[in-house]
Amino acid sequence: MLTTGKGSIPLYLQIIELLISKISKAEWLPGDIIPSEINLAKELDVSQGTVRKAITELVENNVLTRKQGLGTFVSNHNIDRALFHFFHITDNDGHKVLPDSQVLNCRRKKATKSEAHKLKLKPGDEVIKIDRVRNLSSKPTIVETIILPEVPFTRLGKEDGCDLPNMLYELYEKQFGITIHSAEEQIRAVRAQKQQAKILDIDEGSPLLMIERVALTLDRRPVELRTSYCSTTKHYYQNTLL
Amino acid sequence: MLTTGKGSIPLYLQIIELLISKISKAEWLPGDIIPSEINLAKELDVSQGTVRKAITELVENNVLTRKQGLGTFVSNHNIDRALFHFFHITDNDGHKVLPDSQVLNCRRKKATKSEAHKLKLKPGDEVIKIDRVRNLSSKPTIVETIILPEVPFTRLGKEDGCDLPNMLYELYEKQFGITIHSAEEQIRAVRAQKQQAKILDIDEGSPLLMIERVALTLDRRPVELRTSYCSTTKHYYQNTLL
DNA sequence: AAGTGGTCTAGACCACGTA
DNA sequence: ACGTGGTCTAGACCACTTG
Repeated sequence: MLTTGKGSIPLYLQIIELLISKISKAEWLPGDIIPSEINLAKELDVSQGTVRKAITELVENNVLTRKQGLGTFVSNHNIDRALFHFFHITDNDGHKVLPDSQVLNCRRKKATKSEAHKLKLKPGDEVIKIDRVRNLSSKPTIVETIILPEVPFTRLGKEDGCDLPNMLYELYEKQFGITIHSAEEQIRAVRAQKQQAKILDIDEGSPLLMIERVALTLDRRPVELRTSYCSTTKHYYQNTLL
Repeated sequence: MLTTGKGSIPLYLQIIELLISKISKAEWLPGDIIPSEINLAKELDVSQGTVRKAITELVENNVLTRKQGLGTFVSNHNIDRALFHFFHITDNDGHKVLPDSQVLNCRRKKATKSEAHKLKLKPGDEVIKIDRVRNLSSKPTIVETIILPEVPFTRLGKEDGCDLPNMLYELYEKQFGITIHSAEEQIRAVRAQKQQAKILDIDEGSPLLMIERVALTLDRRPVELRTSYCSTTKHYYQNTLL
């Protein structure tokens, strides 16, 4: 299973790959407990310290979660985490406010060149396009467009129509076994278009924060494209640089 | 020096505090090599593994830097790091471009209430205010205002007038022994004011990205306030969420 | 009491950079 | 050749959670 000897890849790195593959292949699901450090060590014929080092690194990457006295678990990317890691808008006092969402539109279309490129699809491949508006403190504040590849999201928005939940990443995980693990955002200031202005109840041409996000899985495959237009009079985008 | 026994703070955490204090007190300076893991272990009467664990955590926080075969060093927050950690503007292709800067103004004034609050000063305390414009790819793209507390920056902008270098964080470290370690940013979209528009050669009222930053030292004291207005037609703010 | 993660040790050997 | 950090081991004991 693991290779040792001079010049070979360190054991703990091999173990990391092994654990990641178990999760990527859905052999272990989010929320599942994984074997104890001691048992993994026996199984892989390494010392506990080596297994521990591998697990530590995955815990730091939010892939696994340790609970003392209980065990180690595949991370559940629940509401708290989604809000903490993937929602950076706060009110002017710096407080995070839970958004609610209202779907305006949900339909199939062919990917544009740019969309195909960003999602690593072939141009012309089918995608799902969702338009929605999000309220913060009961005021419409964000309008956004979400692009998903038809595969593997085929089932989405068919039986249940446009009745989508607020926290989509939870849906991706529970319904499609896709865990969003990281994302890249590009942020610009732009003028509100007529329709956006109408929805957000602001003047046409008002400045809006445009956030283009590509969301990635654990194995760095892009699976969601999201463009958000956010009014920043009563809110701002909060970023911490460490 | 270190306390052991039941219920006491873990050794490696005590060692982390010890190392941080050596750096905060300027006993070890940026760029300095620190004693080897083995020597530190002997000195503190713990095992190498425990020292190693402490150092590992500081390396992850960018406080120390390890070089195999050489030793462990207090991190130098040089141009590369400043650019990597604290400069998030890229051109539309996603490439980081080195900005150059031109100081417009540099003077003393009393802190506003908000400035005093953010810098943890008393209202009315003296601050230094620097206005400058930054060029990206030879085009004026960012206008920004920097607010620094008089203490300990008293010397700044006196002998050398307004002849300030491009990378201020390097100056803070070398001239004032202040290492910027982390920062909080608040980002909004706003309309360009008349004067900003003139400097950036855009229309008044054009959307600009406003970035308000509070920069913190290793011990989390706020030491710089920076408000940047950035034109985002040819550039964007890049953020990675892990 | 049993099982889990969390800390710590003492020592081995490898990989790397300098001299 | 030497000293550094990097990996790995085998085992001890502590802290926490559950039965």
